[in-house]
Amino acid sequence: MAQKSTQDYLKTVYSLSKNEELVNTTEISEKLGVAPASVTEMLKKLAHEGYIEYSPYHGSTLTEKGLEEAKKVARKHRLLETFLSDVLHIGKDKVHTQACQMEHTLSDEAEESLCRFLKHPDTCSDDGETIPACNLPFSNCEECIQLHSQGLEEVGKRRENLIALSELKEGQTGRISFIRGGHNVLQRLLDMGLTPSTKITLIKAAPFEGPIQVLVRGSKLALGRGIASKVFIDPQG
Amino acid sequence: MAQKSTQDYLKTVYSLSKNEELVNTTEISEKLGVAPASVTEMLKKLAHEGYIEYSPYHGSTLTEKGLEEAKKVARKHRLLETFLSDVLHIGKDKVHTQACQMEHTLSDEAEESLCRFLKHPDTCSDDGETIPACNLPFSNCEECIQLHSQGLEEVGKRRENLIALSELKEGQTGRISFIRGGHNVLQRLLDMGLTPSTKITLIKAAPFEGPIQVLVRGSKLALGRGIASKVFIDPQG
DNA sequence: CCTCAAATTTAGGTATGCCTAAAAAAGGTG
DNA sequence: CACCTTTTTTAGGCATACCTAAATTTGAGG
Repeated sequence: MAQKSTQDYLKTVYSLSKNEELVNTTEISEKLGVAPASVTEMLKKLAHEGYIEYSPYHGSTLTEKGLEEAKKVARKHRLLETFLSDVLHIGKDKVHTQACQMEHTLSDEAEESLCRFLKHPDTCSDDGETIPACNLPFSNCEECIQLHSQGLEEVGKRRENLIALSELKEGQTGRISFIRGGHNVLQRLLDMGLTPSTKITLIKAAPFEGPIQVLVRGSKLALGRGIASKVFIDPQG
Repeated sequence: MAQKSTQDYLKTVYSLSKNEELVNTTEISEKLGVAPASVTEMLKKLAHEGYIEYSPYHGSTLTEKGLEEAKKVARKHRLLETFLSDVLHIGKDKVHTQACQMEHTLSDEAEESLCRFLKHPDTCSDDGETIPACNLPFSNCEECIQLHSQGLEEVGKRRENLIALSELKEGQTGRISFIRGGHNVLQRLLDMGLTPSTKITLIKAAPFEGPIQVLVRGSKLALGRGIASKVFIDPQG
């Protein structure tokens, strides 16, 4: 697992690269409250370690490895925020800061236990952001609950950068590999033929949180954003 | 709030000084897995900052300030262990390590919320150790529950090193200032005249977890260890 | 009370991650 | 296309917390 400062930089680049392509040094410097010169130094180090692609004077992007780490941290952060907010009822102004402190020390095992304890939430209850999917090899949350109630010992992990269907780019293709939610969600998707390992292509996403159009087994299908954010795609697939 | 490494050293000195008087450098070095030379360096720094009393070549003890910080960390550690063990059901071998990581990032506010969520436990469910009392100005846990259910905003803090009655030294005197537990415990103690602000002196503590004898308002009284560990004394009082 | 081994401290060095000030590259404007 | 401002990088330092190797102190035994 990467170090605290590495995680902070990756998280920052991740959040800043949501829209544009390259993230510039000053933005990172401001968001982290650190001098630009210090950011340059860290960027070189992170590039050397394979977390980012760094083009001097032009900006940086996350590599696959960096993206994976960033999503991991974001997941821990949002699970913690949900816990601190819904369970401990911490002052709203303190939730984010507290989660930022603890996200670096929450182990993967504790992360998954927390996820089960919170009943597999899909959005952070503090800021409403989507919680990235876990990297356990389950194709839905029911499997996770069942296996754990039977007292499972050790589960392997997938090294995949799953992307929510709602976050896919137009024209991008992948395979469904994880569905979040209980029976209802699974049933609705099954009715449309959307089951794990199905190949799917995003045709068009309507703006302003509108529905999205996908191509599945040769036929077009329209899906609401709500349900699309519960379907996770492996773009490599 | 002190830094992570400072807290680690204080916690170590605290746990090693339970029996003897002075803690020597090598013991600390072994417990922390750090070279003796590094320990010496830190001890000098901690002494300079007023956390410990450091006598070169002879050993160290905690000052009042150091003891307070150490108890604070121990409290957070044990509350976290209780949470990780009872609520998240983390692997038993990972509970301690995980708590060691998180104890430094748990804010005081989150600590208190966690204590209420766990229903004011008095011992750590991982190793059975006593959880130090909080430093909120309540004389018992009922007050804490009531005030919080009314949505209190900000409570002051006491800067006291409360000591469990069961940990008092023979002959030591102090004033009762906090009682842990619900109605039952409070009632039993009230029947014996043990209420907050009562002056109390420890006469003798029987070995092997036996009962302890105390002096209250001129008369002798015998108390079991169980209940004695729920009565917290302010030795300054 | 002298010697010697163990414990401890001093000295000198390393890696991180931050800083300021100065140099260099980018990029818009006349 | 030269200039000037903004952005970014380089250079030189600082604090923390660690290390190894070489003194130094302590304290027990002869």
